[in-house]
Amino acid sequence: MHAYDFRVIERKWQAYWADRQTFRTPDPGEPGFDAGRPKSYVLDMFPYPSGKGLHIGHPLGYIATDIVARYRRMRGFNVLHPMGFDAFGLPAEQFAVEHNVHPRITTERNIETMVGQLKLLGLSYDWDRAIQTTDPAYYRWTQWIFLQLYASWFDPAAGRARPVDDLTAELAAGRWHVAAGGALVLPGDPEGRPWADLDPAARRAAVDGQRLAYLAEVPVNWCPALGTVLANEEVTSEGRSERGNFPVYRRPLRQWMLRITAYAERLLADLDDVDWPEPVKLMQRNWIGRSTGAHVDFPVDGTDAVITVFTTRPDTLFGATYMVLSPEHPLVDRLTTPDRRAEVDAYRAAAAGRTEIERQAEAKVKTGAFTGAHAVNPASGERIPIWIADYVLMGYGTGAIMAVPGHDGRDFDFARAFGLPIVAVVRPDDAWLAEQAAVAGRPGGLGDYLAHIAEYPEPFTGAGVGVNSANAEVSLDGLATADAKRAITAWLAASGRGRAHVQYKLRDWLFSRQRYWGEPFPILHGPDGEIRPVDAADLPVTLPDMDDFQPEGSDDPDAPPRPPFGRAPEAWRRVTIDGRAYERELNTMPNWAGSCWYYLRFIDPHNADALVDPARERYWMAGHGVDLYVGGVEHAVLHLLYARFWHKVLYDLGHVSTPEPFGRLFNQGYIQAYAYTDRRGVYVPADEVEERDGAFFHAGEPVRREYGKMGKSLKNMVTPEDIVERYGCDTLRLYEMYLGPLDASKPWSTRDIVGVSRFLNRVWRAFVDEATGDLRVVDAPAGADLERALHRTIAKVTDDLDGLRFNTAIAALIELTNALTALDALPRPVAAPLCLMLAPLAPHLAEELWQRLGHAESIAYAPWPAYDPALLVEDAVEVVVQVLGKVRGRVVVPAGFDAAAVEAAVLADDRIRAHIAGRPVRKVVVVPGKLVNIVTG
RNA sequence: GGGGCGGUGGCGAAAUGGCAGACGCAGCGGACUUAAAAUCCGCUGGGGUGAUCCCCGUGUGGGUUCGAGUCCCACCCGCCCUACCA
Repeated sequence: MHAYDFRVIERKWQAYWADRQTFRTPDPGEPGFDAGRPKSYVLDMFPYPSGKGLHIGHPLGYIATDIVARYRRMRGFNVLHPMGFDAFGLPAEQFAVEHNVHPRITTERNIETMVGQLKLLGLSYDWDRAIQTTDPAYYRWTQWIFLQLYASWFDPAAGRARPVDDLTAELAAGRWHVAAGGALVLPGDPEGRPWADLDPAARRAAVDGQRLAYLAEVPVNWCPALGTVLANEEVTSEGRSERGNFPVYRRPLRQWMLRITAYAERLLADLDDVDWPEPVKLMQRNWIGRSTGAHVDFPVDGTDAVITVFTTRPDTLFGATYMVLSPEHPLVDRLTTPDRRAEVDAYRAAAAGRTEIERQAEAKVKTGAFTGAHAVNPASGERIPIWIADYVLMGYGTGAIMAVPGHDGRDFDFARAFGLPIVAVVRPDDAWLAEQAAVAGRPGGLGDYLAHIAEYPEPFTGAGVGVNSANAEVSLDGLATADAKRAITAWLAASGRGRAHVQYKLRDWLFSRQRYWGEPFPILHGPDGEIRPVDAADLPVTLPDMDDFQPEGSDDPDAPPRPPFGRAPEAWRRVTIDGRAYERELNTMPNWAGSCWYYLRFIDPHNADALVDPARERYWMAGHGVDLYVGGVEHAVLHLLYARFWHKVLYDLGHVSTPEPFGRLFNQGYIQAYAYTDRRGVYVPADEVEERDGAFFHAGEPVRREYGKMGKSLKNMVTPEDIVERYGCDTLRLYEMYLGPLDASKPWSTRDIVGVSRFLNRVWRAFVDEATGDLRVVDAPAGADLERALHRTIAKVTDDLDGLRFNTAIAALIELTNALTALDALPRPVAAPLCLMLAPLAPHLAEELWQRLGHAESIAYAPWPAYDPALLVEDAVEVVVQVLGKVRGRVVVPAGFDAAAVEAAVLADDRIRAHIAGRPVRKVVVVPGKLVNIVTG
């Protein structure tokens, strides 16, 4: 027998590639490097080495990038296609705690399993470049980048990061003054004080306050059950931890922060320069959340305190009838009058004790408390009450608002709940007025609206025309909202009562975690609060050896954080330098840190002197950085935003050559699967379920079908090993790609695999006589039709692979192969291109057939077949003929016929004439080579 | 509440505004076989019809166009993101 034996073939070629190092990629300057070729960096989002192993859905993107990498090698590119592991993180730590094994051991074991599974798929990674974020040789550079962040500040004038030493020099030279809050201001600013007037502590605070990595006492998401704080992005909208779904509480803690907000504008603007899916760009834009408006200062009546608010609607300032502070606002204590003290304190305590989920549930009902204090509306001069309410968040803007109940839904609800005055300062359009009046059962008209705004069901929040908005110096009456905004902002600025402001939703990145299994900070704490970065030469700061690395979880929301490093050996914790005793930073970095820059390390993974060699970085990142980055949408915001931020800092400091890391991003869809539950609601093994007449049965009992993720718990998991064993890896690769478009989610169906399996068998039989094992290939030209079909296929497959449309590329190859089955022998001019086109998709089979065609070298670097455009044009074309848009016949005309000739030929056709049925022909639309539409009267 | 993506045969899916359903699965019929598997050939959206041909058909209702699965408007359904962001 000489049938297609995928087991033998796949084992043979995987061994061949490994032995010959077929996919080892030489770098610039190395032997074998060809500078004459263009480069292509094809990257997967590297995985977390989970203990559960891969199921059939995980490698979807890896197969796709492998096809692209192989295709581009054949197109003459130098291709960088690496793989590694994002191995720090909570699951490994939790598993380690449960099973009392060191996370390093479980991590190593998981990686080994995963590498084995990946190698089974015949992926053409350069495995010499494999990296693990947990390797001290790797996280040494993660720590090094942190030191760069610590030693840098964001120069607002230059719009980029610069070394902190430059800042000190500029302060000393008087270029900047320092305002009360530590902000840098220009020398003319009345708030600023010159460097010379500052004492050493103030100077240090001023500089530390500008660093891109800084310590701050901030309200954080404290998760007692996990024993750690979490980033906003790790907390669900229900106010629970994304991992484990435990309650999360807000409380102030001193933590490391990264100043990503300094880059908000550039992170937003540079999205225009990358080729990414529009939804991902949109998610990032929303996350950054830029809004323009103004800061407005409200003096507090009877004190010298000023409450500054941010508003996007300064044009409604005359309608601000009260103010609201967040319950956590620092001025609340000072403002509250003695008679309101008890109520305010009770409200604040209740707000602090509520979890996010509870606040969420009560969001529809407005609650609050009056402080007893009043502010003065700077435009109207009115005395307005100051309230606190938890609908105002401390984390956004200034933590205080001016409430304009006439033109804001939340303020409107609040004002109605507490009987606060509502006035109209924007005139709505007539349609809105009429509609709302009808709903309210009011007579309608502008006069009624202005007099009885509180009786209307909802406030007008759109753009209109100003009314009731004038004082002695400025009038917004009659101005359209956009003009009114400009006018009032100009007046605020001129009179010193406010200024234009751009506000971002993006917050600084909370960078501390109370965990063991993460990168230690390269930071030492001195006895007097001194912060001393570890000398770069002393990196890495390795993880301490510990037997008990368990985070201390608690049910008590008030329990203090106890990082595991607090129990590390003295010898690790205490460091003496020049006679001064330091204690190491006890927190670790979040597990996003390692994935922020791994794509750079792949370029130069073994470099002991730099995170990446500049010449290699310039070569592989040339153009727009990574040329194709494939991964799931779940990383749309966090990973991709953090990595862009780090990259921009490294760019500003001259360590990388491009402003953006990932020039092109593609999100692969998910492979989902059916799962089945029996009468008790228990999952039954999906592969034992039978379908009969549209219903589903397990062991004779009816079961209910669900659709969702693949996994052990749903008993619907299919592993790559299962499929490779039964059908071979080439079939698996082909099937995953044939399932549908790469970016779509689609259901797995093991039953359908036979289709592509049959296809590969047909390819085999086209090349090899199964009875004799002889090659069926002959050195004879292909017939004209077959030649034409071949060239059409090459054109189609080339175009489809360029566009990542693997499903239709495979369909085209199936069609071509189906045309070969009737042939007695396979002409070599068809056999070779078919083999080449198959090589990226089903590389093992292609290698085997290529070798049998007589080639001594691997097909991996053989040139991609070209097509002859002349052969894509038919001699004669069949033109569809429509009468009044309905297909009524077909006419074959020579390809060269012009519109008039086609029209004449069509109108001469008897059957078409019959359909025209003597009616006058009003118009004839001719689409050359395609279609004719006859419009009759 | 706001935003995004999608809805095409029994199933997965194709289709630069130009023959809807390529290709595959499943199904039906046939060839080969003692038989089965494998393989090969044919049919396969629905309805009517002797052939032939006709009518209907891309979630629903409108619109633009000689012509709409594709573009526009409104609505229904599903999935995803986001959510008191001032």
